[in-house]
Amino acid sequence: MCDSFWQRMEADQRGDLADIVRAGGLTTTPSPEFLLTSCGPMPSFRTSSSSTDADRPMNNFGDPFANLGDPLLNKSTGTGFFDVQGSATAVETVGDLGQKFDLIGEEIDKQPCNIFSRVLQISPAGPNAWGLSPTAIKPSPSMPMRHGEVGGRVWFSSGLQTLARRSGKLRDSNRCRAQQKSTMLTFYSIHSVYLKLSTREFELSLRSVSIEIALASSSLSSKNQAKKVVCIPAPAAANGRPNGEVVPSDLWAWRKYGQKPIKGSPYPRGYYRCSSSKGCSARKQVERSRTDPNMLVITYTSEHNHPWPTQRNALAGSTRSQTTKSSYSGSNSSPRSQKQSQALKEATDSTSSSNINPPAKEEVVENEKPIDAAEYDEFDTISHRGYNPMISESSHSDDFFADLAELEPDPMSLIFSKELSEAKPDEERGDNAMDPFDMFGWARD
DNA sequence: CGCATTTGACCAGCGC
DNA sequence: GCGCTGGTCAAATGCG
Ligand SMILES: [Zn+2]
Repeated sequence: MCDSFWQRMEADQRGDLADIVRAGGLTTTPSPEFLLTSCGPMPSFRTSSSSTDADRPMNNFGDPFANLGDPLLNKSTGTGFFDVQGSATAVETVGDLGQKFDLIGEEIDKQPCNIFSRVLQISPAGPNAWGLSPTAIKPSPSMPMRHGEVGGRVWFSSGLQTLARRSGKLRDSNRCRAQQKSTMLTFYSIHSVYLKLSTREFELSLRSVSIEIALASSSLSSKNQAKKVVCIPAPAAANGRPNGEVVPSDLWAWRKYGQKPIKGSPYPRGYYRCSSSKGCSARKQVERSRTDPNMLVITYTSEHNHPWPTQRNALAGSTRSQTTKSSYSGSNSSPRSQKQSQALKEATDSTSSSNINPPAKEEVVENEKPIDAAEYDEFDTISHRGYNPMISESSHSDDFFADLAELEPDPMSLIFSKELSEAKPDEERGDNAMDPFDMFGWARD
């Protein structure tokens, strides 16, 4: 049952880490490994890919998970299939630092479409234009996690994964006070790589592929608790579908008990607890991906101590669309401006905005350079183009779930998948959308 | 009227 | 010890 799919976080000295499961997302995505090396404070940058041939079909190189092995075992092999046809056109530093940030990608299988190859192909508009020079991104034959490096192994298309290795601190520790315990989280989202280190974060978005990696400070999750992070496309988010549903249902009944703005993110985080059973300590946190507002990052904590509710009251956290009230409870922290509040609000409440684009205008991100609107627009455009709900990954889903099963059965994933299909009934949905329930011969209700 | 959401207040852990 | 931040509480509010 429930406890079966909880990943135990081990609180090693590195910190705690939740494993990640990508529940939504990519179609056939590549799964190269790459290493992120930080040479300084966390910059925020992203690579955008031009999407000229954007909507091109994914390659059907094989199953992305096929050779992945168990990510939890730090297996170093993985297939790296990138269907990315569009070439990256920009790598920008949106962070507040001009520090160098090396991204070393490794193309395991030497696939022609390796994302990094592509990145390398692109010619920068100018070193200045990009905080990251093309050379900063280079393929790496091996994937050494050297001292001072921050990063880990990532399987782009893997359904779930944890980071292989982590170093204890950043290379440039003097400037980078973020020598957190290297807690690292990785998420899979559609179009971005999102790195969060301590209080700083940076992101890298790739067309058609996205990952979120979060390096969290040890304080981020200091409990030796079971946690599971799921990244799913936010229903209706950028779709312009005002269905008011932001948090997809997952069969469990949740009751929202709090919401807080998250430092470093323009989007607030909603806190939910299981409402179907009094003694149940299951909880979940829902927040929008900063890089891709279309993605929701859901973190589950604790397990249910009861069977699934016969009828789901689902729609937790989304049944109601608020009218404007404003003013976030920033706790002791500085109160937010009305504007920000609104922005934040919209972040989670897709109801209030069909287009969440220029989100929050980053005023929220202290210490970080705001991302200009244009950038965001571009990003969004790209995102949408490359958007491909994982649901369409039917041919791979088997493996995907198989992988999940390897770790532990994870009904949640299925659920999300299902939601996905429900959430995007039309256009976005892949032709071969799969129904996890049917797939497993489960009854839908 | 019951229940879910909202939201400011609280609280705890951590870094400085 | 203070301030920041994440997480939770609970009174108020609103919806069905
Ligand atoms: Zn429960």
